[in-house]
Amino acid sequence: MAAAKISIALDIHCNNIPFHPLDTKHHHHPLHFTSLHKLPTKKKLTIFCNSSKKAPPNTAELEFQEHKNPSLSEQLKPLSTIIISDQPNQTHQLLSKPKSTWVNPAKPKPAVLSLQRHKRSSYSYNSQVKDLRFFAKKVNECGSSEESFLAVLEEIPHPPTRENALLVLNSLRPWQKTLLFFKWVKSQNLFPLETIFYNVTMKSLRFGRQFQHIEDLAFQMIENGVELDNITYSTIITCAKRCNLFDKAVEWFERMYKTGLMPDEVTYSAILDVYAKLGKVEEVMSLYERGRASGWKPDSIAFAVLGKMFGEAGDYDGIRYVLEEMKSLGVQPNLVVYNTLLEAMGKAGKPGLARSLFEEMVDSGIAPDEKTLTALIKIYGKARWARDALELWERMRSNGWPMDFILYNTLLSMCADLGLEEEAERLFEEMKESEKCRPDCWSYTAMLNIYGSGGNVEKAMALFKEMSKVGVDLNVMGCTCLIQCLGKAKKIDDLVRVFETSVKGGVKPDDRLCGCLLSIISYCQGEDMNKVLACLEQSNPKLVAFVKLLEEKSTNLEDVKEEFRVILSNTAVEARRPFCNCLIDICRNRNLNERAHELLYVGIIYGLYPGLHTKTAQEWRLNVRSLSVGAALTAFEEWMSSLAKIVQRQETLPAVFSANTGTGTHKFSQGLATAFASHVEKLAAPFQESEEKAGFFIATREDLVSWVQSKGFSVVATA
DNA sequence: CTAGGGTTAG
Repeated sequence: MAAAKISIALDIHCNNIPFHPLDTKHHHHPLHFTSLHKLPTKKKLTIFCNSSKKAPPNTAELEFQEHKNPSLSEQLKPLSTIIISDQPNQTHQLLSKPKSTWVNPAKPKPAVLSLQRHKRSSYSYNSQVKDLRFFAKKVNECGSSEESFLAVLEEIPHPPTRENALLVLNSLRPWQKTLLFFKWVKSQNLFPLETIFYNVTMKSLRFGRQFQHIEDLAFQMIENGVELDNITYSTIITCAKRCNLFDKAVEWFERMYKTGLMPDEVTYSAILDVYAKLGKVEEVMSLYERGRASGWKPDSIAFAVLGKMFGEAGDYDGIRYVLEEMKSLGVQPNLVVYNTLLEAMGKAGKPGLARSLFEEMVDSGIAPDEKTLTALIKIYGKARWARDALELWERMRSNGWPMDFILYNTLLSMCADLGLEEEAERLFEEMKESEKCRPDCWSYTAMLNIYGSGGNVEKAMALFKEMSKVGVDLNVMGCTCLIQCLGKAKKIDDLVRVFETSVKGGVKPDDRLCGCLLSIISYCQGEDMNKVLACLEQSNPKLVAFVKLLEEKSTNLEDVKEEFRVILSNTAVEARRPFCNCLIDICRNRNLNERAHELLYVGIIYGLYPGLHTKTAQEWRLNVRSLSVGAALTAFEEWMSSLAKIVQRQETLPAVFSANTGTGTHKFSQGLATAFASHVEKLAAPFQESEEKAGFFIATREDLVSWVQSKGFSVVATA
């Protein structure tokens, strides 16, 4: 009963104050499940079931939690179970259950946004427009001091009436000038400054990313009783967003509801984007659903926001959801939506679907622009789809599709990914001869990447010299490519010189560069090694200290575990496994085999090698594709010695054992398969390179068991 | 940019 009373009280309350769509305490209806069943399937788990680690509250608990804002996921939990089990009658039962006082299907869904878009006032420009524009231009170009501004103001060709002042305000470009002019008009006291004057000024301030000034103006409006409308709020929100002040954006959105103003679709998608950029998928979907429940028909911009969000999350189900929603609402994707979804497909790792989406786009009569092609070329390069990349490139030329600087550089990077040296060289020359797309540090980096991974030291060094001649600075990635190349060629003195020059030129060594130096250390000896260690010492002294620790006899497993933990927690995620791989290589090349095994063990514990070993009843598989040669061999030895123990204990074994080294899809990738083959040959292990499955080494149970028994338990020791 | 919302590079 008490719950019912609260509910009525809230209902009355809600007649006067618009609903905040994320404020669940106003929501007694279980949202909107007609479209819920189409939500991305993965997100059924992630969006709706993971926000709290507690068990889902039952209905009675929900009633008590009413003022404590039960989260959306908690409200949806009982529903999603029913939808999954596909029992509509039960859904109905749940809704009409007398105990569920918080559910009231008869009540209309509260609107969370206004379906009427704010109307712009149109006013006619008079014949003085030309003069005033010319005047505005002079203001734009005059000095930025207040004196020179006031001096130019003397020359205003027509009296600053409301319309004239607005026109000038609208034509001012630097925010400083806009603000000065706004203040000047205000000080003249010729007419009251309406909302539009603030809005126009804010817009200019937004170009200058002057959030503080915008907020100050908003407070002035409140103080002076000037109405803040949807245009004001959306300008404030998007400015906060561009300044990365997301909390401010949300704060102003909430303030808008509190004053009783309902967002229209523009403000609504602006805030949708704020939550999306914060990665708050759950909140975005909640807003989206509640908007839909209010009768909102999302447009292309809202779908672009959703598409971008799912792309950032690499969530393919989410992307499909966006496409299906558009289809069911009859919204035809425009160029921006296609571009966003293509990029999202790439991030979700779906090159084939990106390709068919692109064809669908072209078939529907939308011509791709630079961004479309950049996204697609990047996807094909990363996927190592050489044929598709080259075909698309050819199509770009024959159709005369637009190219810009970023697309040129993306093509170069794609060539680096695919090892297309000659194509890259041709393109690079074309860029040098062009007017607008002269090679920059990105272009040089791509070329250095090509020469570096191809082992072409001469050409790489020639580029390095050319860069200093034309005044293009080496960036950290270019530096890494070049150093990798010089390391492979054992040109250590050149390497040190490149490193020193780069650091002096402002390159800040990152974890990838450190990983590169570490890998060179793994295959260098003597004086060379010390020189590279000195470079690494400058960029990451802790890593060098760890390498020395590994070489100490007195170091034990616990030391390795703890010190490596400290190293890893200070290392970028993408560089952690490479670090571990290199450190294992270093140990193996220094005859510290036991230490190599310790490192592998610790690396596995820290989750650096997920999926290293997979088991089915028929087959056990060692997956070493992402391991360095030394790490792969260490893992293989580890595998064999644990197998020896299993054989001794006479436990059940599968019929087949396989090791997957991969084939190295990259033209230049080092030969893990070759190294593995020679290692198993040396050990006389019964692994045969598979003929039908490239990159796989297979052994049968019988062969392997007899080999293990013949070897005893000394696989590690004899290796 | 003629008062407000969405998309390009290791």
